[in-house]
Amino acid sequence: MAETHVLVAEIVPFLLSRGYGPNERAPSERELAERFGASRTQVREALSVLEALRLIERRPKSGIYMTTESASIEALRLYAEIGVPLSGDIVGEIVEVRRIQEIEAIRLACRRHRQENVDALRACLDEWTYVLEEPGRLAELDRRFHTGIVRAAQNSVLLRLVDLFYRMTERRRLFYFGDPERARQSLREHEEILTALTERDEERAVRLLDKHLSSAGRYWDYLLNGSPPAQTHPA
Amino acid sequence: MAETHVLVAEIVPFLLSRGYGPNERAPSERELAERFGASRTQVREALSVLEALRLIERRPKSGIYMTTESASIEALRLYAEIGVPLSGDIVGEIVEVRRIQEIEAIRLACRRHRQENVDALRACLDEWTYVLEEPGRLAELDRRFHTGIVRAAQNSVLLRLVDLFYRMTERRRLFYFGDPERARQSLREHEEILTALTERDEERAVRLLDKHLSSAGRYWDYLLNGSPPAQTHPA
DNA sequence: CGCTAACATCTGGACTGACCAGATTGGAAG
DNA sequence: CTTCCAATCTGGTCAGTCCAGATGTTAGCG
Repeated sequence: MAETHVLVAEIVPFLLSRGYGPNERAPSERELAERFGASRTQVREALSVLEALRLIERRPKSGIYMTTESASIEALRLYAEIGVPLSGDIVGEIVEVRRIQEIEAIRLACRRHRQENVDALRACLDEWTYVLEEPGRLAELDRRFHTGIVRAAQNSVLLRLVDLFYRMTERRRLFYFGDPERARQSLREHEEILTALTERDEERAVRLLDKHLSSAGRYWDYLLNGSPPAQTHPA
Repeated sequence: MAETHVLVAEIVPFLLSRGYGPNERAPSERELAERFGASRTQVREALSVLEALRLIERRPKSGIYMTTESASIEALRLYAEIGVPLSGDIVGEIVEVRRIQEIEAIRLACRRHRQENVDALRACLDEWTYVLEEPGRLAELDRRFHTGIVRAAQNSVLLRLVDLFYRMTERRRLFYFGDPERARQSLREHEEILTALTERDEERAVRLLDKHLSSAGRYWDYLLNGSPPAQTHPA
């Protein structure tokens, strides 16, 4: 009945909502199993995932303890995926880090990009105009464009990081592209960025990308202030 | 007999060494269980961890498939933890990303740091001289110093990232601090960096940190070239 | 009353065997 | 050679059991 993935999505909010503080002992495996109507086997699989993400610590023969503040970045992706609301502070920090990563990535990309990278980015933008009414496709293309820049930076580790951040913010981008006008504006800015990148004009590319990211970032703030802040959890 | 953690450490190298390519089907749970002398329960727990790290994909009723290139950054930490050799390319990329993160972090730290942050860093360096002969303690203090800078940047997301990179390179730092002379040199550089940070002299702090990281980075290359390259896996 | 030692209970770790239903595959029928 | 169907394989899930160390409670002693 309860796929492991689903169980994780139920247990995490439960642990967060109960306000189990750092180093506090959570309910036992057996109790969690009963509470969520799953077998202990399933609970243990779910917990092993949470442990891998450093959200909990399992002490043999003792219990399950909430982790102080050593949770992995992947935990934030999990939160986003299962819909745990993030505090405005965290969202702001995510935007800031994302900006740092992408700015440095485009710097490297200007120096290292190859023809194939430019071609891939070009293909993204060519397809763009045909899917202006499809938020899902747009979010996908946007991800491909931005990660395409990072790919051009020829650093797979940086690519993984940026990719992770896009996974984190997938839902928000889906909202963002709900408005075709915003999609058109994004396309214009992407075109400018691609031109600068192709010409290896580092400073201009950085300036354009920075502006592009700032506008998107502002929109996120708006989303957060516009909708009820909801119950947020410190991450 | 087979702790889950240990099982993971056995299964990962196995899957990598067998050269199971992307989208290729790995041995079944039952076969893995037999091969490693563990129960299917344990194998499933281990696999759920690998799935959370996007190293594999489990398709119900079908099989276990190797992931193309979407593995999480946490996977790299896992590799480092269980001793999977990383290619020189990957190590270089890690060093590059780490540099980007820490440089930007110290910029932010110069603008945002509070007295408590400086105090914490001061405490690190004060303790340093007393443990010059203890590589373990030095590696720990080094981590505390560098993450302390990021903490001063007041961005918990960036902190998690840098922390992750330090987890990745723990072994290397242990080697590095095997030589007390290198420890002393590190201390001198840390002192200079802390001074610049305290005076909020952003450009000087960046310059000093950059130099500091470069010297360490060079040493990593040396380590890699000095010791047999071993069998490396593309990550 | 306070402290300690012994005991009953709880907890995570691990294993076994079984059942389910969809995916896969190999062989029989056309 | 193609089509189709049944045996087999695979991951998903569950119930029950055993183990040994951690925990907490209680009884006894000073």
